[in-house]
Amino acid sequence: MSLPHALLTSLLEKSSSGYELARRFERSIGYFWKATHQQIYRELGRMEAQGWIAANSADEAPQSRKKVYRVLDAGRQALRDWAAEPSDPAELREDLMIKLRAEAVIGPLGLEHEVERRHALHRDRLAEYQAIEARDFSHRPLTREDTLRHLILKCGIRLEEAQIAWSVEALVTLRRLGSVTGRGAT
Amino acid sequence: MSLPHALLTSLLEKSSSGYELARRFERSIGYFWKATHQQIYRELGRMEAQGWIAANSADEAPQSRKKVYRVLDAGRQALRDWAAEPSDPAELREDLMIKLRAEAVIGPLGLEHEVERRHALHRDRLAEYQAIEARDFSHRPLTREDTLRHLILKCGIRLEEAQIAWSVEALVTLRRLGSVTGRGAT
DNA sequence: CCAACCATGTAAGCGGTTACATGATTGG
DNA sequence: CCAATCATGTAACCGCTTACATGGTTGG
Repeated sequence: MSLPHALLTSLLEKSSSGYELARRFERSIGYFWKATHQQIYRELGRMEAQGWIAANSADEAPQSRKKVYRVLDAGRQALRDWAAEPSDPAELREDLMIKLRAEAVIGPLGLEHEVERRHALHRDRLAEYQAIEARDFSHRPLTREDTLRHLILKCGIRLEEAQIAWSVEALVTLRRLGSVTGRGAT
Repeated sequence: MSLPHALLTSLLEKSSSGYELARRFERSIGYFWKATHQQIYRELGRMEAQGWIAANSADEAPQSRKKVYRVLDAGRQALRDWAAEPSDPAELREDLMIKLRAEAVIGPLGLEHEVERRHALHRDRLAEYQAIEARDFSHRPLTREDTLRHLILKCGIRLEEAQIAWSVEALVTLRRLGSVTGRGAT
């Protein structure tokens, strides 16, 4: 579980309210880590209780309920400690792989449409990533920070490319099998 | 949630006890869907209550507690229905991406070792997949079933290859940044 | 003034993880 | 006989998802 550390990182980039974090987790960070506002508020509460972050509610802007959190030294250190311990790669749980396996046992199930959908989806996502790349990382020289952020994006790009290539192959295979089953040795 | 459907598929391939399913989910199916024996037993209980599967405990082999489940027509149909509805690709939640982002903000964190670890891990996994490929899918012609199973494996292979290529790139980048930070303009 | 958005929260339920517990079977 | 493995379960906890609820702020 590393949502708190994702939040710490995001807060270090910019002190924010829970609401702002929630919106940011639908965009940039959300590309590789999703979180709803409920998760975020709860986690912010815990982190505040733990002394990792602090809010400036009545402090400097008492006119609204908005609570802007900032990272304390303890939070900074917690993030450092967490980064130092090894973590395993994310496990994939792909529904589609189960469906393909089911197709092998009780097919045909008409999975072509599903694979087409995913092909389009990954193609769109790749285009989105490439647009970000052109917009944010095409100038030289890149700062240290931008180089690292670019690295993250490139991981996403490589994975989308792999998914697209596989989708194409899967589609060809499914169509070949489908046409064989459809007519065949009657 | 598709654990029940993964179990249905596995049971269609071969009627089994919960224990046998648990072991299979550590191997072949486990490559893209993990499940512990507790999850499996609970889910089997629910599916039996729902009339998707049935056990032959006192039926033909009353000598042991072993319950071998088989899929009923209702279960077969439930699997078919589930396969027909669209499902989104798995969301990735990569700790390492957060760590890289943290590295950008409060680095250096010494992530080289972490990336090296993952490089080795993905390389090993790829080798494992390729061994399976050579053992099970190198003969021609492949049956319809084997063609589909091969397709699943090839998805895993492509993703591992992408991860390996990215790891190499990330390692080069991190070392370059590290050496610059280490000496630099002192 | 009203709609849209900002902003924060509670509550219920489910899936997944870990720990604990029990007993039967099998092979050395 | 004893250890390893087979085989099935209960219990507690935690994170995530969804639904519901509340009230402030801002702009047309």
